Amino acid sequence: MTDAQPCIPLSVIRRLTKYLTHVQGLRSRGAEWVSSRELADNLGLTSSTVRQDLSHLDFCGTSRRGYKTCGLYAVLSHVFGADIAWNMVVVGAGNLGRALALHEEFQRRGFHICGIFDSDDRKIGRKIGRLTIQNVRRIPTTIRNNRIDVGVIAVPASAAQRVADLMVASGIRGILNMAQTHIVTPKRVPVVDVRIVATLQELAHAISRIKNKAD
Amino acid sequence: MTDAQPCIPLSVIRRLTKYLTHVQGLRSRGAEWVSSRELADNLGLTSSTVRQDLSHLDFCGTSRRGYKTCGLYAVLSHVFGADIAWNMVVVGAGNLGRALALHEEFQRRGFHICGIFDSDDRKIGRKIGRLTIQNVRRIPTTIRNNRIDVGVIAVPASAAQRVADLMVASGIRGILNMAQTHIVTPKRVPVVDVRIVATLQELAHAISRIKNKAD
DNA sequence: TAGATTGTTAATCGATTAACAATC
DNA sequence: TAGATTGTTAATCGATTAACAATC
Repeated sequence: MTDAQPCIPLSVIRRLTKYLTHVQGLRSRGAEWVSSRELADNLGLTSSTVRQDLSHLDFCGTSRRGYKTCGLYAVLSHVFGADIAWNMVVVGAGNLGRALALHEEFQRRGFHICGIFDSDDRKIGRKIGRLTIQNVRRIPTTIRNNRIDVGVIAVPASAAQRVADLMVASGIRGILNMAQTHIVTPKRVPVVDVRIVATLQELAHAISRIKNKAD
Repeated sequence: MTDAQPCIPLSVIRRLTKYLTHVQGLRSRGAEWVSSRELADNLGLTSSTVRQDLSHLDFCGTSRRGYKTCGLYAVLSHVFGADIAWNMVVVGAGNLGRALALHEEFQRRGFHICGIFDSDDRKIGRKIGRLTIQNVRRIPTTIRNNRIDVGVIAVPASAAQRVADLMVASGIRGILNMAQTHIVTPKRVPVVDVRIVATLQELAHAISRIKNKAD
């Protein structure tokens, strides 16, 4: 089986995740059809953008009706591997690492956390939900033996690159970086960043601009 | 005092947060100067982009030397209100809400969490760090009396819009949305999203594409 | 001085929007 | 049928990159 769409632009991919979430909700509420206009209105986009985006998929809408929610859901799920089980490890058992390990949303979406690690001896051995915090030295064997796909970096910025290097050397396939720093990997290992503080700063900037207008 | 730069594009703003973090690190390591090339190499950009971005700031570099780290840090801090204290409340005392309330990085960057709320009676009254979980009914008075700037939404998607409406009605200035859904607000109240699951899905897609190449 | 790096202009590239024929 | 909505093309818009004169 080959994918009909060899390369979907990243800007489109990011919106496709929104469609996936929204269509999942529509389906659970029993909606059979959805139009590009409805999707656009609910997600703050234009209907033109939605149609343009969906045209990248191996899936067609119907004139005068829109898109079948079940078909759209299926094809979007496939694009994002939501029909696959992904194995993850979390490195860093601080507040963020703990929250991720306990967050049920991940399990529900097919992302399974198989291990959590820390370098602090006082934390090693403690339990977080059903998981036991392990020594970071055990990362390589865990990644290799359990066919781990994704490594989550939830350590301070100063340790992030070292952890990434270790993950890469151990055969990780992709990295989710929650540390406030840029990480370098070989091209074969994609990295995505979740930058919470940066997002807050972006918000602070936006708020300041509003204020300035009012002055 | 007026800002010389009336409007910096969002794409630039997002990179400016990266420069801010990196320059902060450089300064703490005692570096006095940084060039556009050095910034670019460390953050995965081109030097052209860096110079273009920094030209939006009320700050000039020096030929043959680059940019003074202390000046660059000062002007970037100002753009993102890092020199201001921001007051926040967190709504939702689940794993994510707890993690945010305990995360020290926020305090350090000037984002102070002044309250945490939940609608679950069993959680109300419990402590998270120095904060006590309060009933969501107390959100409006808290926002008003404590001059809260930012509301963090850490509730399930189904409750997110309702919480946002309440925050807006109570005079919040901006919203950080951690829920997996699109939120609508009046234009005067900016919203930024932290979409962790969507980011993971983006990563899953990227990994799948690599795999396909190898096949 | 010679040479490295900025700031800026112009060129390229990509993303979004508008428009409309095709269609059910 | 009439009319709503898709899929797609072309136009617009914005972002990135290349190039280079100015400069210290």
